[in-house]
Amino acid sequence: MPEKRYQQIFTILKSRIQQGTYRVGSYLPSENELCSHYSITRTTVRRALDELLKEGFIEKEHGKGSRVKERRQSLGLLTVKGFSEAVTGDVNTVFLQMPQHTAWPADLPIQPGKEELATECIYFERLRGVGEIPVMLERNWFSGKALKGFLDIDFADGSFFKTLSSKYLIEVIASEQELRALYADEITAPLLKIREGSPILQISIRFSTSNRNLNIYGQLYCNTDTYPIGNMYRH
Amino acid sequence: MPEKRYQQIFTILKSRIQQGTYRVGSYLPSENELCSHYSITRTTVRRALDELLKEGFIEKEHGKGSRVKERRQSLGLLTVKGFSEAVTGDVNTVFLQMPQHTAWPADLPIQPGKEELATECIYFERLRGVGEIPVMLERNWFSGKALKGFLDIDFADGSFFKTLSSKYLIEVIASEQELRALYADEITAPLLKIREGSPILQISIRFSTSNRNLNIYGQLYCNTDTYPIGNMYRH
DNA sequence: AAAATTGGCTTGTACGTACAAGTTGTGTAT
DNA sequence: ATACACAACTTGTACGTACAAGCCAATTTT
Repeated sequence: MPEKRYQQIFTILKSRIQQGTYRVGSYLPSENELCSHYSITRTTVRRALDELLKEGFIEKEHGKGSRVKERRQSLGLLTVKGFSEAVTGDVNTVFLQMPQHTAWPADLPIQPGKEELATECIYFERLRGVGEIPVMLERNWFSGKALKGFLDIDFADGSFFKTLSSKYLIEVIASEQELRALYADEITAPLLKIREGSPILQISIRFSTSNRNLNIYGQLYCNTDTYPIGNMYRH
Repeated sequence: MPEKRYQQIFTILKSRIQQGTYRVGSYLPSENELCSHYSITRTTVRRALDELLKEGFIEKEHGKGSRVKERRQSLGLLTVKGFSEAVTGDVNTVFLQMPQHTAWPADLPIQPGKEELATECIYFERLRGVGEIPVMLERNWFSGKALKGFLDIDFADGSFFKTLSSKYLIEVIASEQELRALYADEITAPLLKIREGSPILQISIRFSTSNRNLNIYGQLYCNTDTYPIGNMYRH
């Protein structure tokens, strides 16, 4: 079964956006131009653009055109009021451990599948803060199988997900979280500069991606005293 | 400016679903039947069905038809692994305070607008549990303006949101949350049957609805020891 | 009796056309 | 110089047609 025409067009346009051929903020060729360029009807072009719209790659402006959007940082819980967007002032990120091989942890609330556990695990750890206040300790695990050469490359814009998109053409398509309120333990408390025993918010996440072999597992420990975790959801 | 044709059809079908004329699990009339019934083309019918699909009222089955879906309980954070779905076993809900008039609280993290504060406030409070374990204390505030006669009616299926939909044709269209980890205080601790000073998860929510005059403000206090709060997000 | 075919339904994709509606720059009239 | 009208673009809506693809039950063939 051959791929559908609108799917093909969607894929072509999507990868051009991901690779930066169509830059963020610029307009795509008009629907009629796309029609003649790919020898298809406007119905089909619009179907493809609809998909791009749904996935958040473009926004349409009546009478003007389709503009390439800054893709939402796909952080699930933190989608809209994300870490950096929610906070005014100087946001900073420190690597406590650079990406490196490790063993899969046994105590993740959302457990990886058997296929994943059979592959090599890559881990990194960051501390994110606002000014002098550390607000979030972040631990990440994922299978190195889908990301050849990951240890040797730099993070695009310092962002893990932007790197996935621009270097590997992989997008996050879903996420799943579990939230718990805990006492800060003797390891996390000093890192977050709070007293041991303070209440902290633990977020366990699994991100599913467009690559079937790649899920990202995260554990976040948040000090919500000054900066609560914000979230928004549009139905 | 007259309403668009596909919007009209969408609204008609939607209200028939909400009012139960088309029952959950049954199939809508076929696209061709809708065409001739409303004297429109299939393009327009499909556009209307697309909207219903997007809003989660139906699911389409290739070769069979469009089936009316059990509408997702629009609880934002709790969308998929919602309170009742996430938990097997006997879920129970106890009203600590039935809906009644009250003054707007001053300390909500997400503040109501001035127009709302000028109207009468309705409040109710519930404790939700699994078996013997209380897991969530829930407080809700909203303006009585949009919901005439609310104090006199029963909750459909015991659900606040189902009541909104079936009795007032109002749907939740967006939600916004703030999450904090706190110590349980002397009021919430005994209700949740935990020690004062235990870490609990506080969720402050605002639900926006299809009625511009109605937002629902909630404060949830969750004991996450046994049952963490689950959430899922599809991009 | 079981298996395969057929026909009639459904939704999915794609073609083509026409005009409405929004945006913007250009040129004309004031 | 300013205001207005218009033309030329854009996307949005709606028409109509054709066939592909999936589902299902009745019929035919094996």
